[in-house]
Amino acid sequence: MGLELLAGRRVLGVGRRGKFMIAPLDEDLELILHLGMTGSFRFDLEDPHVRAKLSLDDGRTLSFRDVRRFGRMAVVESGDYGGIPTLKMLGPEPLTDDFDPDRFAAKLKRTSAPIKPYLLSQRPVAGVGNIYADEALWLAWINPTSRAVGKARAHALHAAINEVLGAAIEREGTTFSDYAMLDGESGRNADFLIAYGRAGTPCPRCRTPLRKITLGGRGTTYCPKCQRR
DNA sequence: AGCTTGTCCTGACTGC
DNA sequence: TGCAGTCAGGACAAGC
Repeated sequence: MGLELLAGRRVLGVGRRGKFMIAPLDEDLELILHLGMTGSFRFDLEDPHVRAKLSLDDGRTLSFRDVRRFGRMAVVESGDYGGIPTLKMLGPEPLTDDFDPDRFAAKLKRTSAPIKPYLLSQRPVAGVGNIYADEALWLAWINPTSRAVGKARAHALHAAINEVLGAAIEREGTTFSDYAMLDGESGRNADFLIAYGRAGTPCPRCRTPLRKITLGGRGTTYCPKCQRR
């Protein structure tokens, strides 16, 4: 399976699972796209960081801009995700009935990893990255290093994930530098973040300065008082 | 099997 | 001003 299979294919639609875009193609193929950290698509964009161009049959070009080159693109047979392990093991979609509080709690009970890296694995729920993991854990009063999240706290975290993602989507996402809407407009959620990127500022609940640690190789900000272990 | 760590890459920012 | 060091929204491969 290679990208050369893309030439001449008809794009039947564009869907999404977690942070993966999935475009069904004719010939029972799928185009899988991941933006990585800094990827974006824009029509007819000319830019030094444009890494790929998809020529469409209406004459337009869809440019893939990807500064850090962490983005990925692949053509696979429909549903054949063996070469894309995170997609293969991807958890249920948040903000849908598939994301069930009891099943979520059962998964958290089964793992021995700290809760935050486990969330970032995409296995308990799809689509939660570093920003929203910090925000949801703060909202649910859960320490990011906790390896024992019981049922009640799992249910609180389930609700917090839906709340944090739902609010961010309403504000069209969180922009620091690269992330943008198709028209280039920034998302407005960055101004509403409570934990992520706000180490040293007072916790809105208890006024304790938020603390930053490294956990699973990722920057992690939390309140040492109301997210106590 | 699943957790943990290091790596991919460029750019922006900090501190000397 | 210049340069080295650090950090950044993600996923994967290779350790154990």
